[in-house]
Amino acid sequence: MMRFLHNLAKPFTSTTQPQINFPKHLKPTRINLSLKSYLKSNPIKTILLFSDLLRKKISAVDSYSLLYVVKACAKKSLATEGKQAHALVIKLGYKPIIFIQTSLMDMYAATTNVSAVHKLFDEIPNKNVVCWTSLISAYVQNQKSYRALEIFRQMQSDNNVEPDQIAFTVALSACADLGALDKGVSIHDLISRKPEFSEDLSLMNALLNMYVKCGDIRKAMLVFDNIRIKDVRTWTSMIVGHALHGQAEEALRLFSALEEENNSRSRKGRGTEDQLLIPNEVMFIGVLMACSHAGMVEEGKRYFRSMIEVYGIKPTLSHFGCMVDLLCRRGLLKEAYSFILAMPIQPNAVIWRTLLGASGVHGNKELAAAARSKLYELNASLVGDDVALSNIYAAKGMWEEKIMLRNEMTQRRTPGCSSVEVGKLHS
DNA sequence: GACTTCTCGT
Repeated sequence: MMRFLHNLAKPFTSTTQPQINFPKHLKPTRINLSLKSYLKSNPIKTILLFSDLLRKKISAVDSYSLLYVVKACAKKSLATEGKQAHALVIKLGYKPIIFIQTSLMDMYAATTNVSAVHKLFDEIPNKNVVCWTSLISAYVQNQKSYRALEIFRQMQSDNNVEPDQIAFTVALSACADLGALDKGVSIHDLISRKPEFSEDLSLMNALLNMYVKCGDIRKAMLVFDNIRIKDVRTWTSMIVGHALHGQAEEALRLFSALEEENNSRSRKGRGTEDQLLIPNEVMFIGVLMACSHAGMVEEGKRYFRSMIEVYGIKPTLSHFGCMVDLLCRRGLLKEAYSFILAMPIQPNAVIWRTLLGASGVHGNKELAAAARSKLYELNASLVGDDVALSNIYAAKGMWEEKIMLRNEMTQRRTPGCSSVEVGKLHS
């Protein structure tokens, strides 16, 4: 990636400037409109165009161009370029512009630099709900959901900032991440007091997902039924919810219902893209997961094929992983192995570990050794892999079914009970 | 300006 800044003036430090919005009279220039449009289609181009601009015509660089370039860095998680853009923001005196500040926070969150996010936040003189939400979201994005919820509470109690829909959405995803059902329920209570909030689909999807991840499938179904206009994410969350709770038939029934609805809409000639809920790659992960948990190998293969042939979705590593999991759970280790070898993309460590784990459960020494050597090749071998293999040898040799049985019981998450809370507590 | 769906070993 091209570096667009070489020698920067020392940043001046001023934290007391009042925040301002973009000057209304300053309309985005044509070049800024290009920067903005590339942001959507090809953020790298935004950065390249910006660096060009900086080289050829520095005077054309204004707060808008910087805003877009910061956003581009966030989208592409480019830490170095992002920092350079930040330095330029300071140099050009755009620090008080609150839109730029929140975009910078966003960029640091995307580049996993949470302390930089927090530092920026601290420097903002009059923090509104958007700044708070950016901060909370940064913690959630970087797997610090506990801290995120603390800050969410702090925002309300110490600073009297009322959460809006988006703040609640982010807080709910923190609850989902932690499996914190009680917290999620109390947020649900707060949301219920604002009837207009139930019209916000993102918020309702986050609520649904929270109940799914916290193991309350009944509440999740209630939320699902109460969402009048659903989107693909709504359906995906519910399908995944059923799958996670061992209700494979429910999950697949839901998927069929969605397909049926799409078909009938197409027949009625209302088949335009925006009126159909076309299953996407994430939804198929839910579908394959359901098959896997129910041991429905043939169905899983059928869905996998239909994903490719009917929906034109190119399977990703995740989908291949689901298929490997599906085969491994049923003990079809050899088939899983040849499936992996036939994959058009390079299998990752997780896939080999799935096979390794299953080889342990089913006592297949050869495939365990093969998987393990692949893991070595991938340079991703963990201590746990040695343990897994030695367990296999021990189990094969002198120990008895007891051990095998115990392995089987503890190595599998049992569908049908809340796998979430168990998983979270012991991770 | 900030937001929601993504399985898999120990």
